[in-house]
Amino acid sequence: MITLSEENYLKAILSINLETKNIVSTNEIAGVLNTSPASVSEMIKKLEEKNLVNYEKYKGVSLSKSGEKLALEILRKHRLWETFLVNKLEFSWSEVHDVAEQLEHVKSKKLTNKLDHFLNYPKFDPHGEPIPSKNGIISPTKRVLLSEVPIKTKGIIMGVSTDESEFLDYLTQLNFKIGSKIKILDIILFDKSMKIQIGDKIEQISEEVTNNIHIKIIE
Amino acid sequence: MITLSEENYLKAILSINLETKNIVSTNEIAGVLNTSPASVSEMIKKLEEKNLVNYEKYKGVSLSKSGEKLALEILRKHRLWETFLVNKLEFSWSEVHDVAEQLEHVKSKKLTNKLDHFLNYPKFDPHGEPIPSKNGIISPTKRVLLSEVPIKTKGIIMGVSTDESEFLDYLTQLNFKIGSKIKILDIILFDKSMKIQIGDKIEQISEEVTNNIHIKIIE
DNA sequence: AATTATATTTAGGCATCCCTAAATAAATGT
DNA sequence: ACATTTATTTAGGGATGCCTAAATATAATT
Repeated sequence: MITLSEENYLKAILSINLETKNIVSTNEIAGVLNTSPASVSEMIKKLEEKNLVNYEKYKGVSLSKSGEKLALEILRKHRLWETFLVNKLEFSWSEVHDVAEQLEHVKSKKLTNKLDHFLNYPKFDPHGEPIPSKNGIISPTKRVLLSEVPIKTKGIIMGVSTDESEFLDYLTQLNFKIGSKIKILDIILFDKSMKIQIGDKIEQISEEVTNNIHIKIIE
Repeated sequence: MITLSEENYLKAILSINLETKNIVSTNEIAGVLNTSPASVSEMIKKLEEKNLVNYEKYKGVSLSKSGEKLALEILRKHRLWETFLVNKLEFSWSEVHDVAEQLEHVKSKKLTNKLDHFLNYPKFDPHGEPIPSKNGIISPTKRVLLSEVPIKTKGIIMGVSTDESEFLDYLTQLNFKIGSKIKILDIILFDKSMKIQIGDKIEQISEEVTNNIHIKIIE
């Protein structure tokens, strides 16, 4: 049996190595999980005994095949639940994380797959992050930062790179949602702010904001 | 903060005193939770310190106001999730219990209330048990055992009194569901089995079965 | 290459929640 | 009422998962 804590460690390792390299340090894990490095060392040993990670003292950790499989299942559940909360229960983006963090630990393959079906097999969660499939395949998206595209670009908002709720609330206010179609009408050279068309509105947003929005270019 | 274990104890105490009297013994709790009486004594003391139960050594336990409130919230969540699983995800009766047992511990008032709304404020769960309201009111149903009603009675199936999956599966096979309308066509004096009309079918069921089905008489 | 700084691990402890065995209180039978 | 049975509590211990402080390995600096 795998414990809740162990699941959180696997998830943390996966999420670190999705954004950076394959080998993860004790310190990074401690940072993500808000625990002490000492606790991490301890837990890593337990995970190694269960063959969920590969580990060499002082050299860092990587997920084993079965560890990665488990971690992807948790990530899948997390993102499916987030999708459920936003699409079905009308939660807003900024509220779903903590709840999904709890729901992701519910153990029932049947539940996960029925939920997937109920949601109509979504490929992306409300933050635009890909949802791993039943077999653990995570479709990579080629996304760019909104701040990096040229004038006249059309694209679909795919996600954000921060979870700060002030930021997310601001986006909600602007009506910027995952899947929203936007067009860059103008880029102000002086401060790199952008005039953006969304629906039939035009919004002016700063570089601080465009720097945190990912889009998929469609034209 | 209340722990998962504490929640399970509160829930156990509530469920025992819903079916029997108000004061619950250590042994009964141990029975429900599959733990040793010694562990129960220990935990009860912790719950008393948190003012969640009233307790006198050797005299048994009862829920305090705040303990009852918490227990009702957990029961509410359990029954809402069961309803969700059956009505939305197409689980069958007999499968939902273990999953709901996990989901009931997810902490988010907002989630519970949005789920309630999403399900259209159900009053009864798929087993026919009443769902406590937001303010902890649990609508009592005057139900009778199917085995106790006279011939020609019409009623609605409201629930069952056992969770054995063989029994539940048999009911599914007979197409006996919560809310199903039935009519007693005949009662065989010899073995008290009943001829029952359900939909446009007629089924013959034994006293062992009628003894475990609750109905609400409508005629 | 040696020293200093940083990262990681080990050691020793604490809280939670479980256990068995022994002690004690309450209930029951005669 | 007293002895016996049953219920409950106390005592002592184990696993998990966390902590701080100390020890040790690795990385960085000069």
